[in-house]
Amino acid sequence: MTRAAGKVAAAGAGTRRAILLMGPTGAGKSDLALRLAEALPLEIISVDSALVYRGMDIGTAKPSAAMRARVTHHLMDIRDPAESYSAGEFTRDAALAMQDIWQRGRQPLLVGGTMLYFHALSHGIAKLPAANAEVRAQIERQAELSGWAALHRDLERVDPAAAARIHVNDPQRIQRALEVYRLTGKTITTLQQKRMSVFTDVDVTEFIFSPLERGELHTRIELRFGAMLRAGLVAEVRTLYERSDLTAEHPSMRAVGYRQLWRHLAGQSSLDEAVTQAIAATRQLAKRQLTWARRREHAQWSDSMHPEVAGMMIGALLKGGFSARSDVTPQGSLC
RNA sequence: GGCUAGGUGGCAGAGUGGUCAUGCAGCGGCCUGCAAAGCCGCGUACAGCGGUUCGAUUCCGCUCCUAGCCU
Repeated sequence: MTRAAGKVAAAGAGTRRAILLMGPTGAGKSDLALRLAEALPLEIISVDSALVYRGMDIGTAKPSAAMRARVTHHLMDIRDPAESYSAGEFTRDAALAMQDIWQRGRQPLLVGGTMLYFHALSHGIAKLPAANAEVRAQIERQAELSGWAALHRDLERVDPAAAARIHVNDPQRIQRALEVYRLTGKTITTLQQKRMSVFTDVDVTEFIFSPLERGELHTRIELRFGAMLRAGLVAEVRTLYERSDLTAEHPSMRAVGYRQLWRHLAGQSSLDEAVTQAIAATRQLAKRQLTWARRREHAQWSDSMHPEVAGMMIGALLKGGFSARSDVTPQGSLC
């Protein structure tokens, strides 16, 4: 359980605080984060499953080197695209980064659009075995032979609760539940009972940053993808495509934009089709992110189309107990 | 002007005298180690007007529109 923002009255020097800045892709979270971090003693922790990958810069709208030189960013470029990353690893890495930031007398600003990661941070995540390639391959082989419905029935036998909650057509989750059971001998339902939020005893302030009108978000998404193409996105994907160790199945290559362009490079679609599909996939991603966002009870929504949001947020944070940076004059940051 | 073929939901595209096409897009939702992933749900649409019929998107007539051909 996390508590609402700004409830802790005085700003004790030892108070551990965290700011969460979430929102759909394309809202402009990174730029806003930079402004906040330049006004307050913050360091940015990226909460984004795609920004972890090195060499995926344009399509992920990764903050530029110049931006990263101005404010410390954590959890970006920590994986090769051939590797995978997970909510569990993220939760652990983010907890370590926050610890480190607090120890240095600063506060973390967690920014991103991977809502499951935010969810895992706030609600905790159970200690489960990591993904196991062998077991997954074994399960996949079985699925090819007898079908996922049969595996769902297997799951029903060992873990009826999980089978009831996982849809028969959801291979990803059937596989995970079975994998955990085969690896530990315990059901995923049992193992998921225990979880603890990393925000225990942390004063959390959450913002959701998004255009309040869907049409505006769609327009931004389309314009931004056009800009990515002009910035050389196709060449970026081609570099990855030409690596002999990457395939369309790698989690990194299933990211929006990369997946569609990969298909085009593989000769499966024209560039025009790929672009149309990538933009649609981005809109769909944004929609899912907003579905998560609506469930965040303690979040304050801010209209990303409003020119003064940054100033208003900084004002709210100062009132909520944050101190201004002592090494920087905040003029320009406040309105 | 004449002939022919057509006009189906935002788009593509089947089909039937009296349940449902489907795909894409869109919208809503689910979500605990692949999450920028995976999954679930949602659409009286049948150009218009008459007629036949117990009943018409489907049959008939007229009108309008589109495409091709002809004079």
